[in-house]
Amino acid sequence: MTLLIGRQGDDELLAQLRELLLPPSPMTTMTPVVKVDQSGVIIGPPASSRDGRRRRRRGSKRGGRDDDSMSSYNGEQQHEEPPRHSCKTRKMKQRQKKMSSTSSLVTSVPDFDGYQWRKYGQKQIEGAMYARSYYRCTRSAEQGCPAKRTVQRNHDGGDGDGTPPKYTVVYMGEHTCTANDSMEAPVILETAAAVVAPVTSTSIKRPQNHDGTAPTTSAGSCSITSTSTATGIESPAISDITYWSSSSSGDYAVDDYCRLFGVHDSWAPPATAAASSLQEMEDFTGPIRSPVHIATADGWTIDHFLLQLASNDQPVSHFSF
DNA sequence: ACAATTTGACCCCC
DNA sequence: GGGGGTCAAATTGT
Repeated sequence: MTLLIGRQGDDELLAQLRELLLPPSPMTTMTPVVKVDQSGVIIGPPASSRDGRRRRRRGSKRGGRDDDSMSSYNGEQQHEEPPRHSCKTRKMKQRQKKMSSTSSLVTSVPDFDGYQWRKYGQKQIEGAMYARSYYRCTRSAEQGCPAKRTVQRNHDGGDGDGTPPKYTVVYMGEHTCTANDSMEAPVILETAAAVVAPVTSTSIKRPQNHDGTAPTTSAGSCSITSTSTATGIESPAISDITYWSSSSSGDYAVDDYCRLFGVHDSWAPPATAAASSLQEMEDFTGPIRSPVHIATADGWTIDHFLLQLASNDQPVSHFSF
């Protein structure tokens, strides 16, 4: 597919770009993602699912904590704990159900999906080089949103070879949380936190490899900074753009976006929080705080960026997918 | 103090 | 029995 960017109307251009680059919503409004996951299983569009496992640890050294926020993540969980013997078959069905309602994508910036996630587990997967992280919607506790996702870094990329690391993100379940809580902002995440708080060099925590070599961070490599632009306006980093596969032909990753836009690894110094989280995202062994939509202070949006691309003599003139 | 993450144990399914 | 997913106390961060 090739999209030629001419000097058409901005609206039309933006519409095209949005359609190509900004899938509406990962879980609620996006078109179903059909993809083959790592195990070769065709993953269908997201459907309602619910992981209904509810049980008290048995023989754990830790005691139960019924008032814990996590314990009510499911909405149903506030109810009584069913006896183990009575819930077993139900759990089985629920697990099976869960597995049939997933969607996945490959991205370099797994954080960028427009939702807030809370990490509830991490596990080293057999045969996988990196641990898999488990997240659930932060609204799961308050609104019983069943949406979950797992993020796992792929083997290839990001190993110092200059390519950003890629992550396989698998979404399970649909978001039932209210839109204004999690999706009010556009899909584009403007980590441009940099804009929110101009960062001095002393506070920059640029993501870098543990060995201190050239950083190949997920977001850093895809930052769009003031590379630009004839206007002299410092555009914020659009560091988190997730491209959802919308066809069976393959996956579109963020670095594709960056490449297409002629974006280089010009890390825009983000605010410390964003930077640190991105850094920690590197290997998924540290805290991962989904940045979610951070509105830029100057109101910069992807629209502005795209408009600039269109209005200025940007090197990029077409997309090829 | 509160919230989020870490991490090892637990549970279920294959 | 082992792998994957989840729980929840402990830990860490704000």
